[in-house]
Order: sequence, then C-alpha cells, then structure tokens
Amino acid sequence: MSKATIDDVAKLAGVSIKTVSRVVNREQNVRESTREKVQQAITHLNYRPNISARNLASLRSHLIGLVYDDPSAYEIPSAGYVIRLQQGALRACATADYELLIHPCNYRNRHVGAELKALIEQARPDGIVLAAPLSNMPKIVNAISATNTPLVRLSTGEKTGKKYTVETNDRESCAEMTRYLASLGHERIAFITGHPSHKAIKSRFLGYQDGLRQSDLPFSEDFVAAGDNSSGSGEDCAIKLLALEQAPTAIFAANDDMAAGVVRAADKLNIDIPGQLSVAGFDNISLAQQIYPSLTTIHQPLAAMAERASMALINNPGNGATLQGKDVMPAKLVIRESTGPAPR
Amino acid sequence: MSKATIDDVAKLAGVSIKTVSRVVNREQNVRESTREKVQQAITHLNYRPNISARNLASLRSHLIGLVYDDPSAYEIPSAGYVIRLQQGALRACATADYELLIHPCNYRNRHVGAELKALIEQARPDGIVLAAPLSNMPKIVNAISATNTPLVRLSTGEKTGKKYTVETNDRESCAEMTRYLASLGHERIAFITGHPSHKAIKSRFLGYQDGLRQSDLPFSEDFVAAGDNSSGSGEDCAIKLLALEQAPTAIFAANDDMAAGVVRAADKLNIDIPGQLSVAGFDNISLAQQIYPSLTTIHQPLAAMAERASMALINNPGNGATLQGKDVMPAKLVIRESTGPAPR
DNA sequence: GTGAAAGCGCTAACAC
DNA sequence: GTGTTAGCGCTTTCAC
Repeated sequence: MSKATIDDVAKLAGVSIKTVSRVVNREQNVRESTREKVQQAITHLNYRPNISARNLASLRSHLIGLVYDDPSAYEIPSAGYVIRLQQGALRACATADYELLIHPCNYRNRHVGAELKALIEQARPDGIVLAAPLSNMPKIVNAISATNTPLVRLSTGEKTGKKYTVETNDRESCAEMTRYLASLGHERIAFITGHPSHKAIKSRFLGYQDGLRQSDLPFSEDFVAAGDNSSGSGEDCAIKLLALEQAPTAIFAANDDMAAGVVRAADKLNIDIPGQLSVAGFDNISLAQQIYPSLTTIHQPLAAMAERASMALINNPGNGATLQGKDVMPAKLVIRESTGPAPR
Repeated sequence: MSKATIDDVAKLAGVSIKTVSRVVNREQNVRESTREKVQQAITHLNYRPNISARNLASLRSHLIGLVYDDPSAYEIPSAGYVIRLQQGALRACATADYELLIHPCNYRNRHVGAELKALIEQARPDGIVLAAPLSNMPKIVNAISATNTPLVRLSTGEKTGKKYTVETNDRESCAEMTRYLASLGHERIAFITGHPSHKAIKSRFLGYQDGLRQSDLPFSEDFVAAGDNSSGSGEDCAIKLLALEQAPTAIFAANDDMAAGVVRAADKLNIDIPGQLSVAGFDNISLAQQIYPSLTTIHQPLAAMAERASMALINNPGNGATLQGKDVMPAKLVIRESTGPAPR
C-alpha cells in the first residue's frame, strides 16, 4: 500500500508541499532544477496523490459519469453498444487521470430523475456523458441539467437542445446506403422501419427517402414495412415485402436485428442473397459479421463519440456553461456479402 | 448543485455534526426522536454526504474495482461476458452506496502489473474483483496482492490459490452436458477443445471425459478436435469429425462460437440438426439463441458471481486477510433446439 | 519562484 | 446519548 504523502515528498526534496503540488499539477513557476528534485523524490517514494484529498480540496472529483439505458431491460443484444461507449470514454479518461463511473439506468422507471440526481450529488462527477436514447428524453436531460453538472449528449443527429452534443449523421449515412444500393442497379429498394419511439429510427427512414430522391427513384409506401426492432419482426416484414407482385430486389432494415430476420426469411423462401436479394442493416452489431451471408451495414463511431464527449468534459474549465454547439462524427458504410448487383 | 454540508444539517436540527454523522451512517446510540429530527433536516436540505470528504476521513473509498480482460483486444464477442460481470457488480454496489470502477486491462501488455498498481494507488478502491482469465494469472494476482488491497477472484473451478474465490463448476457442468447427450441415446459424442492457454477450456474437456465415464461410454482421441475458440475453427473441426467413417452423432464444443461453427458446417454439408446431429456449446452468448437452430449450451452465473464477490468485499471489515476459502455457484444447462435424440 | 496557513467536509477518538 | 477536538492529504489564497 502506498503510504507516501505530499509531506514525505516535500521533506525528501527539501521543499514545501506547495512546490510539490505545483510539480504534480504541472503548474508554471517552478525552477527546472527544483522540478527535477521533486520528481526524483516522487519516483523514489512511489508517491501518488490521494484522490479523495485532492477532490475534497479542489472541488473536482476527477470522475466522469457515463449514463446509458439499462441493457438488462432489453436483454444482452445491446451489449456491444454499451461496450463501445465505455471503450471510448475509458480512452479519454486514461489520458487524463480520470476514472470512469458507469451508470446504466432504466428510463421506464418513474424515479430515474431522482436516481440520477442522487448519483450526481453523491459521486459528484465532473461531467456526465449521456448516451442515446436517453439523450433525447427531456425528463432525463432536465434532471441532470438541474444539478448544474456539465453534460454532453450523444445523439443521432436529429434536432437537439442547446446543450453541447456529439452527433453522428444517421440520416445522411442512410441516404448514402440507399444511393449505394441504387448504384448497384436496384430500382425497387424496400425499407423496414423500427419502433417509432426512438428518434434515431425515424431519421434513418428519412435518410432512406433522401437517398431514393437523390437517386431519382420513386418512393412508394408499398415498399415500407413496419417492424419493431426485433429480428422476428424483420422476418415478418420481409415475408410480406417479398410476396408483392413486384417484389423489391433490395431490403434496407433500420437495424441489424431486423436485417438478420430478413436473411432468415430469405433462407426459408429459398431466395439467394445477394444473388436475388440484397440486404442491408444498421448498427454493425457483432451478429452482422457472424451470420451467413455477412451483413452490409452502417457503423456508428460510438467509441469515438464517447471519447470526444469525455474529452470535452475533462477539458471543460468550469461549470459547463461554455459547452455549446455540436460536433458531428460521420457513420461509415460497411460493405459485406449481403449486398450485390441487382438481378436482371 | 447540492451545497448543504453536515454543518448545515446539524445547525438546522439543533444537534452536533457528530450526531448527524451517526444518523447518516446508521450507527447505534441515537435517540429515536433525535434521529427523526436529523432525518427531517436532511430531507429538507436535500443533504448528501460528500464522498471525497468521507473517503478522506474514513480511509475508505466506497469504490469497488472490477478488473477484466480488455475485450477490445478480442473484438466485441466477449461484450456479453463483460456486461454480465458489470451487472452483478453494479447490483451489489447499488445496495450498499458503493460505486463501481471498471478497469479493462490487457494481460499481454508487459506493464499490466504497474498499471494495476497505479489504479489501486490512485483510486484506492476498497476491493478488487478480478475476472477470469486474469484471475488465473500469477503476474496479475501478485501485483494486486502486493498492494494489500482485498481481492476476490472469479474462477472457473480449477484449483486456485489461497485467496478467496467465487467459482463456478465448469468441469461438473460439462460432465452433466455429456451425460445429457448420452441420455438422449448418443454413443459417439465428440468434443472440440479450445485454445489451451485458458484453464477454463481444459476443465471443460476434463468434464467431457468425466461425463463419458459416468455414462459408460468409451473415450476416443478420434472424437477430439482442437479448435482455437473461433467459430471458424469450430467449422473446420466439425468438417473433420463428420468425415470420419464412424461419424459422431453429437458434437460438444468448448464454447458457443465454435458450436456456431459446427452448425454452419452442418448446414453446408446438408446435415440436419438435431435430426442427424446434436450440437452443444458453452457460455450462452447471445448468438446462441439467435442462430437457427438455437444452441443448447451452458450458462455460467457470471452476474451472480460478480455480485457475490462484490458483496464479500463490501462487507469485508478490514484488509482482506479474512477473505478466504471459496464459494461455488453452479452453472446451468440451457436446453434449446440443437440437441435431440440420437438418430437410429 | 517559493512557502505558510487556512480550509475542503467528513470520521474517529475521547470526553461528558 | 451526545458533543468536542483533531486530523485525513490535498489545494488555495496570499505573503514574501
């Protein structure tokens, strides 16, 4: 157990504790020779500042709170989402001597607001990174804002409040995917929407329509099926779409789970992918590369977003009032086996 | 922002700060009427103890550190593993006003030891929960032990050191799975081993052999194929095993990824599961219920293990010297579609 | 450039 | 049962 305190270091180096503090915190106004002396003492004693003492005195906690929807409510599929968020936030923390506090929470719970307030008042993180879909819920955003804790929202690019936001461009990337399908010669491209409560899903649908327009392809309600984000619903929607007289040659699903359902449906109907049907998803969940054929999809830069958000918080001088505007980090098309040229 | 301090509460309640402290910490020796008065003041001022101050004074951090192998090295598949560990640890923390610090680390890195020491000396968690496979690596265990921080290891049931351990019974549960397959009439049950560096994998193989013995079935090297934990290797192994003149009617893989590979191989070879071949895996990853046919597998109680380990740490009075022995939490067979009666 | 002293908000002896 | 008094180890004025 490290027992060296700042006093021990000061004594060994023959300086005052304030000077040690200056060295530790990389402040100005320390003569180089003094700095070295202190550094040596620090190394020699294997001194590490006590976080609690530092926090108490500085009124900062050196903690970032990462708040996201409780995946245990959903079941494990969203694990990849959470892990990637954590990875990004951890990266930021590692470079800045911060620690990461994770706080899954269930927005369906009546008392989330109180729960988050309690978290903040107890652990006093220097900032909160709030992931989607929570970042779009006024109830949650307001609860955090009320505590005056700097907040960064991770969003999917639809219109947001005045808080600083790190966004990705769901809509634009879906347009791009649609254009990509069109460029493969597909003229009948269907879309499977998801549960409408998630804003992200809506903007994906809008992106699909944008893409059609940009490719001079007509939009038809017949080519839109409503799923509920589950792979079962994707399967049902696919069966319906493929039963049309003029069946689509490409199906773009608003998430990978539903796209996987489409693949399963095609399998049952003996439709070859990508020979007779191209399939695209969204999210790039790990399943996407595990199924056969592997899924063309869209990859959101979740880790990078969380990292940037955390960094903004860490570098943020004061109370967060200065954090404004937004940063957009583009999503990326991942082309795999499930898409190919349109059948003739 | 909560600004009320213990002094404010004391003043409002007309008592000393020590009395407030007693109430907050649920200590004895406070008259009921006093307690109520204090409670009211607390509620009224919305008072929350300042964690840093409390930690500084009490020499406890009210933090539990969860240390596990860095999944970003592996890629996302182990996300479910991490998430379940976190869930369990978070449950324990929630009931006891603790917070959870997560610390993925890469054991292939030369400096892991130093990295963990730094973590411990900085954040000073009151205890560390160390997940497998790190929990079986002397380098890592020793680095943590050297800091005198209470440590609980999560293990898969092979022989362990003297530290308190929360275990699951990999070997016994694999024997059980093998007996289950035998009870379905299978007489030629093959096994696909994984990367031998993981102890857990070895004990699974031993369990398989136990199960054969207990079912009066002969063990044959011909029915053992060596994979490397990846689904691709599972596929290769399956192709080899199924090419045998006396091909197995059941294949038990040491993890779900490889079992999924077996399913894929059978698909290509046009072998019906479970009609002609039964397949079992281990881990119960989410993929196991997503593929068709869904996979019979073994579910480790990871969340429960992490929860118990965290609770032990939280309730542990002092320096961890008292934490000894082990707790065993049994794994569970999950019977799904991929296993059935042996073909006649 | 450097240091002395006064807290940060709490817990832990030890009175009373 | 309750209060008093010291610290815990650091940062922050503000002197020098």
